[in-house]
Amino acid sequence: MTGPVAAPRLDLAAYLPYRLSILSNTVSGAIAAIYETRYGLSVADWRLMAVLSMEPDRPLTQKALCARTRMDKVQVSRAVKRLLERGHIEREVDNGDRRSALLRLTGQGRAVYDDVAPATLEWERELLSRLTPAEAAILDTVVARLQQVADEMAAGS
Amino acid sequence: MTGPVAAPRLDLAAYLPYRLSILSNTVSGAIAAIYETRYGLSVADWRLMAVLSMEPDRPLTQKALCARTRMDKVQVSRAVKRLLERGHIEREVDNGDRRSALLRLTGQGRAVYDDVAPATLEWERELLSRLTPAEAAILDTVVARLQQVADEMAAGS
DNA sequence: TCATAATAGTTTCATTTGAAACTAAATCAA
DNA sequence: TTGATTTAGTTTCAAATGAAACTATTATGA
Repeated sequence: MTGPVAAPRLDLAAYLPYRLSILSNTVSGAIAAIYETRYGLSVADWRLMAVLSMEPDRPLTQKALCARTRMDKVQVSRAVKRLLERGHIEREVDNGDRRSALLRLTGQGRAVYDDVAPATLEWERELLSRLTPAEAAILDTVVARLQQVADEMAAGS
Repeated sequence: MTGPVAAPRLDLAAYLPYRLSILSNTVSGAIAAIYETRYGLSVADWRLMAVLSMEPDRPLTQKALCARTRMDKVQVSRAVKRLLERGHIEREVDNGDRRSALLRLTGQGRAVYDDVAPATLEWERELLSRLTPAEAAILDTVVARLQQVADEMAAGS
């Protein structure tokens, strides 16, 4: 006779989803501290600025920012509002589609970005430099593969 | 003459902290969907239950739960309250230190855990099964090393 | 021993967040 | 056309969160 079966032990410290969450929070937190303390920017704010910095000559709509950052439109709307208030970005109605506006960094926003970005990139560089080159290379591959697989599984395949 | 220097480009899609964040959210979200839809449990709730399930004979204080889950005491206090209300855990004052109480899963909580845990573990197993064994092994090592390094750097070394 | 400090956990209050409803402009279909 | 639908972005409102203040108990030290 077989009764209900106890679930196998879930050892949180060995459980990948949990480990990824802790790791991501540790890393993001350390980096966020840089731009939060210097300029009072949130993670959302910073991500928009980073994306807008990439191609200064191609201003983006909020929709494009959603796609590039994987943030939802409410988060983006709020971050845009904050960045406009602080003069870090500027907006110009898109005459092709008057529901949208094209957003770009202002000179001031660019200056803030140029002040903060090196420290954040340096943090990443330092982190990776403490892995062996082989480890770093595989990390890159595996994170990409995991993301792909997780996306597939989340979509249900 | 040298003016201010533009920061190097930060390509968000290639930036490790950002990639880890997206990956962690994708994975956690997919798994959280399992216990959220079945039992209305939050991530915090689930983590406490998972830890309490590990050593059923050794009930834990909230402080111990904080340490094991890396959650802060307010999060833990609130999750404990919800789990008590729903009858998933029970509490008994610790006579060694009457500020604390010892917490354990109830039979009902154990049943919920046993119902949900296999699906979450299966999700992880399936995810890892889509990596090569070599990739999976290195992932394990590298996540551990990155966490260690990130902790060191966050502490400032 | 008695006052002070430290610890476990809770509550309060202001802020943040998310979902859903909403506005305005663009697209589609008859 | 013009009425219905979709899309871009905003606002609202309730729930979640975090920091700081608070309660109760234990530990410390003069």
